[in-house]
Amino acid sequence: MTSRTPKATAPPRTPSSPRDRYREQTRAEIKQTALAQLAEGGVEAVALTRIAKAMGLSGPALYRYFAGRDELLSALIRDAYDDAAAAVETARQSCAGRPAAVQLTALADAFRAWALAQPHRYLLIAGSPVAGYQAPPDTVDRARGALGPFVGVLATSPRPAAESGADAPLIAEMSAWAAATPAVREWAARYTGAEASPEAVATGLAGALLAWAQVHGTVSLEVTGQFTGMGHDPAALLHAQTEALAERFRLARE
Amino acid sequence: MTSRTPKATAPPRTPSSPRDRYREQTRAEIKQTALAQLAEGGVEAVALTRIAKAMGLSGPALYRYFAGRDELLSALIRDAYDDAAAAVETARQSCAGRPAAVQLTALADAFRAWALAQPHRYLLIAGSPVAGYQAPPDTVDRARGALGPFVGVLATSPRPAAESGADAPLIAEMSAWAAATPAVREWAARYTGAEASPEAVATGLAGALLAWAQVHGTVSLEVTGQFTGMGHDPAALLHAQTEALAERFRLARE
DNA sequence: TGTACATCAGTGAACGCGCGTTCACTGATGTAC
DNA sequence: TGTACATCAGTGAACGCGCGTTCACTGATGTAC
Repeated sequence: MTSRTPKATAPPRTPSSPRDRYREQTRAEIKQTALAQLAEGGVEAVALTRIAKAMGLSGPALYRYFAGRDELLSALIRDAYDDAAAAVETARQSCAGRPAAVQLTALADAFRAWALAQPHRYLLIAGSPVAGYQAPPDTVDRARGALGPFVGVLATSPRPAAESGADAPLIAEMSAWAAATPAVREWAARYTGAEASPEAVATGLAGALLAWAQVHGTVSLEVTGQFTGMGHDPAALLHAQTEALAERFRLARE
Repeated sequence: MTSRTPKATAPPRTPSSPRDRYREQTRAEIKQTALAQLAEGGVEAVALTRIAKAMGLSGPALYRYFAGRDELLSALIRDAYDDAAAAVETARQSCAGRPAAVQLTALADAFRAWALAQPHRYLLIAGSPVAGYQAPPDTVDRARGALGPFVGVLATSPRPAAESGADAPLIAEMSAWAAATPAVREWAARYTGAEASPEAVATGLAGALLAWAQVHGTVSLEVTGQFTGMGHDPAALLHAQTEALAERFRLARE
């Protein structure tokens, strides 16, 4: 590493300096152009050379802003995770105080709406892993971003849902996981409230996992077009899932 | 199109002729080599030039067997759909006569096992659509292949599950779809039996759709590694889904 | 059984393409004294 | 306020690479009479 190496990875020291502001602006424009290519032709269509051309720059100029193609993809993936999580979080705040069953449907609908509005970004984080791309460690945590609000909603179950039997093993696993991992307890507490009992938290985690799998499954089939030729409204399918889950976890309806 | 054009798309007229048998064998070897590359580096790693090299052939030789890269991909996708459907169908036959709830879990487990055994093939049909690739019309029907056995199992619900309310809209949609589309009725009848009532068929279709979304969601999250760092057994999550669905559709347990 | 012909598998050279990335550089912008 | 220097954005040429696909061809295998 000589001193000529561009400091693509180094964070700006003074974020408000005019040069750094310009820098951030260009970075954003690069990502935006990349997203346009992603929308058109998928991940493989995201090419530094073409991004540069679209922006009226020469190819090597982009190396001032990203160390390479992988770092650009990492940024896009990070953004997508955060954006999806923000969409769900916004929905949670808009329906705070309403019955839990209503909140569950609202969260699921918010996630679906986000995915349908930008299928390419959804597929970037939920579809096939990008070939030859190694996810940085911090994206592992980020992937759980959209899950938090679901934990909060499903932890409100008045009685432990475990008594039905089917969910007991899963709840037990979540209970052990939360007990063993302080970071998970903290994270869950942000959504359940600090006063929630360990049982409620474990129930919330298990329910969120079930909800996540159901919502992701439904939305993913819809986004990838696998419902083509089938006579149903995808929204009705999603609602059947959330309704049943609400019933199963005895979420408040009124 | 001159007469020199290779008849890559034309089916062999006499499948038992020695030349045609050799031809089929080479076609199979090409696909097998392509699958190895798919497993290593994803769809983008499937390249005619490299397949040829791996087989000890020159690149253009492959054009005797496939009209181009897209046709090869189509063949791989078709095979994957058929193979997945066969895995589920085999499971159905092995557990015929057992309680419906048991069958549902067996089908789900079979699908999961198939996907885990060959994640790349699963992602080929269930992950992000291949960029720039246009699916031939016949794959749309093939995509429903693994769904049939689920229809059969879930149509055995003794009472219409619609009474719970949550599933009523979906069942109504399936009912209308089956009523309007003879091909769907025929297809469903292969699994429900011809004597099944329209209500049972509609219930089976709705249940199968729910099961499909749940299984796909769970398996897809597992295959793409999104459960990394979470303290649960993916199989337990899948079983919680099928158990609850069996309860909801009142499937026989004994 | 032999001969003439048609079919087919496979080759090697060549096409144009776009890609990620490195390198040495120019000129503009900011900073320290 | 002016001057000397450091930092940074961006350029143009070049690298090697692998890709899909076309083309005119050679030689082996099958087929009709």
